[in-house]
Amino acid sequence: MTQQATIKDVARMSGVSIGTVDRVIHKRGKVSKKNEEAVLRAIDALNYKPSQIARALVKRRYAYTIGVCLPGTENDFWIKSRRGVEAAQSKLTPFGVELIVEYPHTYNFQEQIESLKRLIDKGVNAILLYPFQGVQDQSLIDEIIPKNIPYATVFENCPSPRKLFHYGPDNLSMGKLAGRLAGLYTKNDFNCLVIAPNKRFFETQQRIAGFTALMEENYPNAKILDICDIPMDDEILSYREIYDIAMEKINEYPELDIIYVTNGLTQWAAAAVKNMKLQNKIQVIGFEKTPMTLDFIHEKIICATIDQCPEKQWCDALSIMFEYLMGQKTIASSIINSQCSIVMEENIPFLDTDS
Amino acid sequence: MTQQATIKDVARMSGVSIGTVDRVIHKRGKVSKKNEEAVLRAIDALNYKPSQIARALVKRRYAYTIGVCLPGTENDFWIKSRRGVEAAQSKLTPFGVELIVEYPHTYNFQEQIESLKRLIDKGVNAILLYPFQGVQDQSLIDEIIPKNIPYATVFENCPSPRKLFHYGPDNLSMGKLAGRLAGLYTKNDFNCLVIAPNKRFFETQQRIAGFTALMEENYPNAKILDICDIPMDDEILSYREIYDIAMEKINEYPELDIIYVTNGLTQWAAAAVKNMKLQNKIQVIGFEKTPMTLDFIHEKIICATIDQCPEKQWCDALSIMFEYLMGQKTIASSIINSQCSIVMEENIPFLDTDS
DNA sequence: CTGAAAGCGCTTACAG
DNA sequence: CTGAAAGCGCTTACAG
Repeated sequence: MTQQATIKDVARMSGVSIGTVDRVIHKRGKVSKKNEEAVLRAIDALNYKPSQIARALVKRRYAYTIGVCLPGTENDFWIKSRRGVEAAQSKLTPFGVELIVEYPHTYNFQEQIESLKRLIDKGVNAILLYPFQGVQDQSLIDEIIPKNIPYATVFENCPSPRKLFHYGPDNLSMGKLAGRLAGLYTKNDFNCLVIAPNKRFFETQQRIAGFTALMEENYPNAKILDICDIPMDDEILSYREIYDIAMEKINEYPELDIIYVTNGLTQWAAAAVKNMKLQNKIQVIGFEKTPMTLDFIHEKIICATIDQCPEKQWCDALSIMFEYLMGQKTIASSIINSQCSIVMEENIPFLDTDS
Repeated sequence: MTQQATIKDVARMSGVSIGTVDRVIHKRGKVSKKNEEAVLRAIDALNYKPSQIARALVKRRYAYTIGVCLPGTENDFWIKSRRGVEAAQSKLTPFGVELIVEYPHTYNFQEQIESLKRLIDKGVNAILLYPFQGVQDQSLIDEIIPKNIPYATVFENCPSPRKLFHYGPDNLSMGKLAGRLAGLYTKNDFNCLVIAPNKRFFETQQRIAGFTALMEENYPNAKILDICDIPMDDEILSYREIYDIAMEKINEYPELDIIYVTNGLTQWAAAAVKNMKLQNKIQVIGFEKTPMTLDFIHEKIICATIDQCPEKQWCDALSIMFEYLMGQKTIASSIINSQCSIVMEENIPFLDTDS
């Protein structure tokens, strides 16, 4: 456990200058076979690891710019996501990274394309985006982003072969987990209503598929009464629609035990249950950890949710991209699954404080 | 989002040298009122934040040594803990931190005192320890560690007013969470056996108290059939004893539904259930995420555990101590609660990969 | 193919 | 009370 060897030690041991050592480390060529071998031997013997600290300090002279494109929508999920971007900002600023952020209107693909163009015009070195769906020609993204700019998708994947990686949750597993929690909290084989905003999205479909798969295997007598799509063209309207459809279906199905909402608008279905004073009869299960959601959990209307930790998600994705740019990281897999946590009443004290 | 101001910018703006700026930042005095104010104004105007990177690089010349004292016991929990220390090692080495680790024999307080003395003799700048219990005179720790060496306890607290902070789980809440999980997985009001290794420890008592509190509030008809203490003087023997006592009590209480084990040896009670072929009748709930535990979860003998994430715990505690030494962190609270995660079958894909 | 120098932002003796 | 210099470990032009 003694002090770490430095590039100077390596240079001294192999009898060359530190410039030459650096050339070997970064495989920049122009080094004689003999010297290269000597350097490699010394690195091995001294167990030399370049200091990331020093490297980062130097890099300030040649700073990177990363472009980020995510919705400017005013709801909890996107507010948290933007906080995550800000967290990454302050984490990476000391490393000389600059972030340029674009906020196109949610789900408007054309606006997103314009945003991407602006980022590229500003000369970003890499791009992170939440790709808007609902339009066929997402290959446009591949066309628009120049080949020398690495980019990654966050939270929602899209079919674009050129992307460096996708960072997001494993929606199928999340659906299964939701199914298990539904089974645990409804002591009997349950009658379930699924509210699926943006049902046409692959992501949403996975969350339904996982849920039903678990249900069929473990609760063969449980039933899905209905699966309701909610178009998400307008954020505010969609809150209202979830609330309304929950009301309507509660009346339609008196045997209803539990409502599964496949996204962060879970709280609006809970609001319907509360206003109909059915909190002892109908439970709600879904996603995210918003202040309203936590209230409903304490009131035992929402039994549990799965938090996708949007802050951590964006912050981590940016860190991965940064490390890639720094040449510290090779992206092993093109899909990186983000972590999720279960939120239940007794679990709340253990959860991240979103700091 | 432009480049961060540097100490040079501050110096230029306030018309002094960077040496003077540094004196103001670190409140080292010897600065004229006039200059001090000018510097403070400039810092504010430029929103100057010292670069931790640069600071870290300099610090290598005046490296810190942190002493760590934790059991060398060969079980999953302590193996993971030591991995956490190693992780902190590689994380902090680039910052010039050296770790000196001592592994006294578990629960032998005298050995721990000797270990601490050795660390102090080696001139460590700070100490992290898992304090062994079972002896009255833990105030010895306060006596032995010189006043100028900050120290912190990890995982288990001890009554020593001088310590800088304690980092560990909230055992009462963990007990409650275990109680809730027990209720969820046993569809009826359950009959429970508690196996409490080291019952005399405050930590263990809290885990029992939380469990019973939740039970009484939510499952008034549930019953605790027995609470069995297991002395932990010898690790290997204690595995055996948990296994044996589980066997014995299973025979004694045919109405038994679920066994709650208050520590990471949960898997040994599960082994008893399995060998008695009662996996469809008796469930087990407890702590930690070991390979064996995961197997038992997949076999549905253990329904869920609460992972205390020992690796993260030690790594984080060391990071906090380091930041304190670096003068970057003021310790706000003397007790810092570590995070825990629920481990259930459907949740496993989302958990940290212990990397 | 190779080395010496400059500089990233900061802290610490040292000289005045 | 104040400033100039050295140096932490590394990378990048630049000169040979």
